[in-house]
Amino acid sequence: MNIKEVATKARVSTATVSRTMNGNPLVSPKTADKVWRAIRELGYYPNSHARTLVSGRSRLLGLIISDIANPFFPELVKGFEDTAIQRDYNVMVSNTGYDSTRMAIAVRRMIEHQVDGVAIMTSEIDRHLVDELSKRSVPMVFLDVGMVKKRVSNVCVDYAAGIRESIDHLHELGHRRIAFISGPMDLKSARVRRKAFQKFVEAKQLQQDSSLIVEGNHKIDGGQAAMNKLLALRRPPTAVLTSNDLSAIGALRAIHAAGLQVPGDISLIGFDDIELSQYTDPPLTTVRLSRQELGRTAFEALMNIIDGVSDSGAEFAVSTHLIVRESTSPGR
Amino acid sequence: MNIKEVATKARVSTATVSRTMNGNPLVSPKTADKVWRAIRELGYYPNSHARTLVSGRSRLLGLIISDIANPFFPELVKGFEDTAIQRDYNVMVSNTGYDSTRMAIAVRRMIEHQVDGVAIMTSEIDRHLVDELSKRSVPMVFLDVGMVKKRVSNVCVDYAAGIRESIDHLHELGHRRIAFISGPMDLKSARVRRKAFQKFVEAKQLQQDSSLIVEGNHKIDGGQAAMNKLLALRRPPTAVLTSNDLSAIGALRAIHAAGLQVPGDISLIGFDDIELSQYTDPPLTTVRLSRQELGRTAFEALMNIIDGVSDSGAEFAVSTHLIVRESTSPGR
DNA sequence: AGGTGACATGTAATCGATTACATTTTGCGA
DNA sequence: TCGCAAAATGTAATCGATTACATGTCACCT
Repeated sequence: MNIKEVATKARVSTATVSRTMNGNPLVSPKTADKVWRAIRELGYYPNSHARTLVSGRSRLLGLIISDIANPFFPELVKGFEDTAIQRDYNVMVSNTGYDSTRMAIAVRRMIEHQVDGVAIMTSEIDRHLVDELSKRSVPMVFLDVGMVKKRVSNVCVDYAAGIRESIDHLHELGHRRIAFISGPMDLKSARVRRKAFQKFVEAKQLQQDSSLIVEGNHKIDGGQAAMNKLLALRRPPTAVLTSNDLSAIGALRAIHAAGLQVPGDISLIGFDDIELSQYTDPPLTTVRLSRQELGRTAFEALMNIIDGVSDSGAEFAVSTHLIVRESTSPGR
Repeated sequence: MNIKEVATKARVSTATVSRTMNGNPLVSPKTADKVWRAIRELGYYPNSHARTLVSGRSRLLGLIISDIANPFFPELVKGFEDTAIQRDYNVMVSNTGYDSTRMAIAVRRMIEHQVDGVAIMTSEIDRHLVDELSKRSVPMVFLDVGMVKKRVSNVCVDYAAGIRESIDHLHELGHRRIAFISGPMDLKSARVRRKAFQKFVEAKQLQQDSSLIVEGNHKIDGGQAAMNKLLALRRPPTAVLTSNDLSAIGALRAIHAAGLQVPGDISLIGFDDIELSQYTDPPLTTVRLSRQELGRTAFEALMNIIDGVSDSGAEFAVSTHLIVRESTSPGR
């Protein structure tokens, strides 16, 4: 079943069939009708590989993420994919599993499939692999790596906005001794969040104390360990901000394990607003980062390069804001 | 950058390059060496579309799911994809968003991309679309739809195993009046679960009462509404089984809202073991259904057809078992 | 030395679309 | 009615690999 059969059945040439399918206005309505009828009657679907081969455009985008089972990503994928489908693009998703070998495989596959662009939404990025894509001038978009150049854009999350809101919120509630459980320091976005925390704590003239900033790992166990350190302090904080929700959930466990209450004894604010955070006990006050919007924005960023709107690459921002639930209350 | 350039650089023909890349043993080691060197030096990656076009095999599998943001799916996708990558296959994931138009689009894209097989893991399936795939003899695998025929396999979850365990568990704890919050009755898997519940309740000679079976919708609100109905009964149950975890979480809310305790007043068992269920308050006793295994099995099922191991299609089972956490305890 | 078979390599057709260019048809004005 | 531009359609080259078939090379045996 190929274009030739359709052409034969419609009594036209393959060129006309192709033109009809692609909405070329040169085809007369009468002919177009014949062609569509033939297509329908034969149940013909064009072969995308043949199409790509000759046209050089695959209408396929790569989306590289760390781990689809990490609750951060599914929504991002959804935002990206939904938008892509609407614009008649396909998406090839690849998990790296935080493993650079898999990352290399993913990039190789993207190139082999002639993707029209790649969104690399992992935190770790491999300079070498990026070069491989650059060499072929594949449009790219990154998440939070401040590298904008020819055909490379960047979506960056305005972490600071949400963190400022959080601190304002806690400040209003009367908290003055606020701790921060950070993410792993080799992660740029984690560094940005910590820096924002420091900046606003300073701005509000709250108590600054280096022991109030503890490093976690953006996972539950790390949050738990970090919180235990904070609880062991001579003067523990009355409120804790965390670098992501998973850390906050770990902290929550540590607090409960210590026989204390949230928010009664300690107020707690997460970051990301993963689905889970509305079901914790108590429901977590957290900073929402719309992953769907992130996905959508990444897609648009790619499209801007692909459609030649801006060949130079640009910076896109996605904002964050505080969602107040029940893990915060006035301090004692 | 194509095979011809490599051939020129290595001073061999394109056929030899192709043979080398595909590990054809006819190529002498010396020549192979030259070719690999040229490939490396040029940074050559083969064009998968050209490859697919001539060979007819795309090494691409379709995976159609309802909604990647539904916590049931990410792990399934992961299991499927990880296995696929290992076997050098690519995966094209499509969300239908429970919408038949999107489902049609997904199928169309799969066909246009000449996928070597499709795993359709949605609950709703469209007879017509399946025919479209059948017509092209694309291998398929479904989830829980008992349809096995030529080139169509089926992965089915042994829901009954976990439900039997649940009822045994509750029975041992002394519960005799056990309710069931079902899923929507137009969903086959939901019907299967309910039927299993009825069967084992009967087997254990527990109290049977049609008002103890309430229909939910596999979402939180439905579970909540259903639980409220149960609480309004003259004699409410002492334990409740639910058709999925989301329903259980809804039920949990309803119980708390009524000022009752879990498991003190009512024991509760979920189904699926989504990540969330270990973080509820109390952590949910639930039936684990390994989504990763489901994904892996779906992949293997497809491979069996593709590799011609069994052209006729087969039935694959994935089992379930009870995970006891803290939402169950002896009845009063 | 010549013949034979095994091994190695090359030539060119092929997959199914798109599209530049060529050709035919149509409509309209003179 | 004829001429000519515009519109419609057709012909064939092309994309980049695979692979059937053709050809070439070499070692070894008689």
